[in-house]
Amino acid sequence: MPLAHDPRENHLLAALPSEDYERIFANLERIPLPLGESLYESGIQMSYVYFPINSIVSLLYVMEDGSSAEIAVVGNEGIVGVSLFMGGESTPSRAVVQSAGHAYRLRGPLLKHEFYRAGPMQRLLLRYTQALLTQMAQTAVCNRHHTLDQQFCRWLLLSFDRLNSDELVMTQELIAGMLGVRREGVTEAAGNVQKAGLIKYSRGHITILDRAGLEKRACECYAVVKKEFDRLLPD
Amino acid sequence: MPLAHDPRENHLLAALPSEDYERIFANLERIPLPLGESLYESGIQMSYVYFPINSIVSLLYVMEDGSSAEIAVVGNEGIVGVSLFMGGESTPSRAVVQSAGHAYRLRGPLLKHEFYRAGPMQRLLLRYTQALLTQMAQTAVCNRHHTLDQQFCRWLLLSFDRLNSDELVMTQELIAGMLGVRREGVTEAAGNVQKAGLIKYSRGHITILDRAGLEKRACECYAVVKKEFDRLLPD
DNA sequence: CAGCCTCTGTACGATACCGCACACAATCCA
DNA sequence: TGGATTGTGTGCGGTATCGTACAGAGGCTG
Repeated sequence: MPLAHDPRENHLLAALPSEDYERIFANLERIPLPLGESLYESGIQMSYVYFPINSIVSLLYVMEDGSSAEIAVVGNEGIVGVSLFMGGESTPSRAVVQSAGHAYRLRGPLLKHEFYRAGPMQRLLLRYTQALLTQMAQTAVCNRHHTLDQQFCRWLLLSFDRLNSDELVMTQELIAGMLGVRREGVTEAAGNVQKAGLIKYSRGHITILDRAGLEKRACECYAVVKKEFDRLLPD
Repeated sequence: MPLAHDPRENHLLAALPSEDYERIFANLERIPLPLGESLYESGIQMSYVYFPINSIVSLLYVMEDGSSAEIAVVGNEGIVGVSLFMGGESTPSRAVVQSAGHAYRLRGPLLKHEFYRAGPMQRLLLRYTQALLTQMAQTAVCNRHHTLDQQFCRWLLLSFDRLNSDELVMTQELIAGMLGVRREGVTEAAGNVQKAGLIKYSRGHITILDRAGLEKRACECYAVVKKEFDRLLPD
């Protein structure tokens, strides 16, 4: 019975030299990530890191009053749980599955051991963390200066980049939680973008119709982040 | 002629075991950081990292249309130029001196060499980078959800924490650039906070009068960041 | 097929911030 | 001392988003 997925569908794992990959291979555990599942909670020590394959995970901060905002998004280009190897073991944010799928997970101590070999894995993880820094920084700037329409397009593009599909399953309510705005605001933005013929939206199913058009409608933030990921990460 | 400052006024350098500190001591170069000086530019390879002593450096992103926003702020608790050891060698942001003073700088290759010893320096720098991640994440959230009044208080507190003084030299124009808002908006926020008796503002000189009051008026973001810095970093 | 629940669309006043214009006040300097 | 420069305060219409309320539409289930 062949696996439906291979760990090397995650770009970080794929970039490891086979010697390093084989050392951890046996400890990679394939698990499903159902929509809405939380991979870690604010301030709680993490036990695993996750390498998404065909799923998307949102890092988001939930405020005292319940409102929330996405800080960054992780797909098969990255890893969830950087604070394990960065040394803090926890962060003040949550990691929530935004698009269901699968991931490979690895026990924290094993990853740290691998990290402290100071080999290719360490270099990869650090470069990825820098890309994550850029994404967070750009999120901050975008939240400050750009319209909801632009941010919606940026968000769509970031999500579709991390999926191998042209359809995304996601209600406007959930998107609103990610963007930190009202659900009605998303209705309006989505309506605008749909009228422009760039996407098709239907009860939680978003299909991308015109990628170039979306990129044009999004703010510069998307391009900046994408360029930086391409520069810093293999492939 | 004694030095006016000691490198160990920077908390990261102070936290190094003397064996490690002495290895780099001779290569630390004390330099003045005049107001407005840029320590690195977007996309340009960095040659140095900087350990501020009594100065404050803002990491900020400048957009295509010229508007800007602060991403994070670095004082004597940290280091400017994390992308040097993270592997990217550059970032899409700028580092600008927000409050004049001094710093010690170290050539990039020397820092990287030290980093790859995988000793205390590496651990410190990684933990600091995680703290920086938290600050950026919180900036993003804050930009999304909080009022200018709250953000202004948060910003003041972050700045005063990085100074050993109760007076900050900074025009409303400059603050507006950091917060990514209009100068008039800062006038109003500053006026409100001054009316409340928390600060005294006079032509570019801000004096803090009631720190507890400021903390109360600021959003939760300040406390979250401060707590995380205290948790992750020595002292 | 009827009924229910989820998801989406629309409307409307409130509000925070913007962009612009301009007056005034403090400081510097010829 | 008088004029220029820099920094601050204020007013006003415009706009994006909010909070709330509610109506319709698609899809599931009994």
